[in-house]
Amino acid sequence: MLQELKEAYGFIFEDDLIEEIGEVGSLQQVAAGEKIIEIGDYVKMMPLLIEGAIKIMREDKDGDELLLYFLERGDTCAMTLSCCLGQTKSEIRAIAERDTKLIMIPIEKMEEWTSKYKSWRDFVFESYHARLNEMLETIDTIAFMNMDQRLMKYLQDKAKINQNEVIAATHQQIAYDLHTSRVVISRLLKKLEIDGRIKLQRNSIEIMEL
Amino acid sequence: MLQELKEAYGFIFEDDLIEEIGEVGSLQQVAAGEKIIEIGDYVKMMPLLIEGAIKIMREDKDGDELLLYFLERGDTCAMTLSCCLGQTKSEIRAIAERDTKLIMIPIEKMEEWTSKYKSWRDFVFESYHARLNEMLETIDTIAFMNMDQRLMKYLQDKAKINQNEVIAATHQQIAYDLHTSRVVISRLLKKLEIDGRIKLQRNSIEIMEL
DNA sequence: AGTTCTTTGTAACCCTTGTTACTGTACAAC
DNA sequence: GTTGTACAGTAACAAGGGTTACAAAGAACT
Repeated sequence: MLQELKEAYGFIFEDDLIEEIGEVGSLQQVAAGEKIIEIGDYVKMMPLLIEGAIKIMREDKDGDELLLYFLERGDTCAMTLSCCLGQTKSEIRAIAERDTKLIMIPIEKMEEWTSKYKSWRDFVFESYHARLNEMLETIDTIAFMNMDQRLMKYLQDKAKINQNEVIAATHQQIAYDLHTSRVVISRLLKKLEIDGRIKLQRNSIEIMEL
Repeated sequence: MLQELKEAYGFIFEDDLIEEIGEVGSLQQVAAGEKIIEIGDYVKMMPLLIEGAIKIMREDKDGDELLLYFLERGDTCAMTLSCCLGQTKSEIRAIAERDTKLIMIPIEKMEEWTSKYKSWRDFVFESYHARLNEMLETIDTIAFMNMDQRLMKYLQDKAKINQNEVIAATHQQIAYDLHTSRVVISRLLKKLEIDGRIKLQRNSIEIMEL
C-alpha cells in the first residue's frame, strides 16, 4: 500500500504524513459500477483516490439524477470532506466509474492532521478549491450549453476518464447522467454519427473526432 | 469597527483573533449595486461580511449571466478564499445587493491564522462547506426546476435577503439573474399575479403569498 | 402639454427538448 | 432453431421557453 500511496501522493505529503496514512488507512478495492457512498449516508471514513475513477451524482426528491463530475487519482471527495468535518449526511452519491483503489482514513485523523501537517491543510484547501471549480463548470454546462454540446462534453470527459476512445454505455445510461430521456440521446448521437464524429455500436460509442 | 466585528463574529472567533482582525482589517462600505469583485480580478483581500448582502454572479464567454447565490452577514466568499489561497483569478463577480459593510483582510494573514487559530480554520472549512452546499442548491435549481419554480424561488430568496416583501427590480434585471429573457419573466410574473400570489407595480413586485 | 425614454403587456412564431408509441435488431437463454 | 429481453431507430406530437415585434403605460424632462 505504501508504494501506491507514495506514487499518488508522494509529491504532496510529507514523509511523516505518508507514514501515518499507511498506519491508520485501510486499502479498499471497488469494482467498476459499485456504489461507494449513497445519499443520506453518514460518512465515517474519508477516501483518498489511489487508482481508478469515481463518478459523483446528484439526485433530487423525485429521483431525477444528474452527473456532477468525475474524480481521478490524487483527488479526494470534498463533499465527503465536508460531511466528515460537519458530521452531516452525504448530499451526493459516489459510484466507481472504473475499478478503483481507495485508502480510507478515519475522520478522527482529519482534525489532528489539519493542525499538525501543513501539507495536509494545503491538500484539503486545494481539494475544496478544485471541487468548487468542478461545480462551477457543471453549472456552466447545464446553464449555458444545449443538449448536443453537453453530450459532446460528456463523451469527451468519459473517454478521458476511462482512457479509452471507446465508451461503454447504453443510450439510457447516458440519458440518466445528463438528466434527459433516452430518445433525445439516441437522436443526438445519430446526428453526431452522421457528421462522422462518432461510430455507434450496441452498448458502446467510438469517438472519431470531437 | 471592533463592536460590529464582535456582533457578527464574536460567537465564532477567539478574542485574540478578533483583536488581530481589528488591527489588520480595514472597514469598507459598499453601496447597493456597486461591484466588489469582477471576473478575472486578482484578489488581494479577503472580505468578511459584517452587514448587508452580496450577490454572486457567474458569466460565460458570451456574456450570459447567472445568479449563483447570495451572501449574508457572517458569510465570507469561499470563491474568493479559494482565489486567495491559490493566487488565481476570480471566477465570479460580486455585487452589493444592499448597502454593505465589509472587513477586508490581507491574504498574507490567511496562512498565518490558519495554523494559529483553530476557530479560523473551522470558519474557513465551514465557509467552504456552506458554499459547496449553495452551489449544489443552485445546480438543483437549474437542473431540476422549471422557470416558473425558479422564478418563485428567486423572489423568495430576494425578499428574504432584502428583508422586504416588496422587491425592487425590473423584469429585465430578473431575467438577467435567471439567465432568460424579459418576455419570459413578464409572462410568468403575470401568471403569478393572476393567481393572487404577487402584486405587480412598475419597478417593484410585492409578494402576497408564495 | 408635448416629447422622449423606460418599463411592461401581449401576440405570433419557432426551436429545442421531452413524450408516446411502435419497429427492428442484437444477443442470450431455452 | 425459437423465444424473450435489452437496446436502438424513428416518427409524430406536445410543451416549455426563447425571439421578434409592436402597443400601451409611466416617468422624466422641457
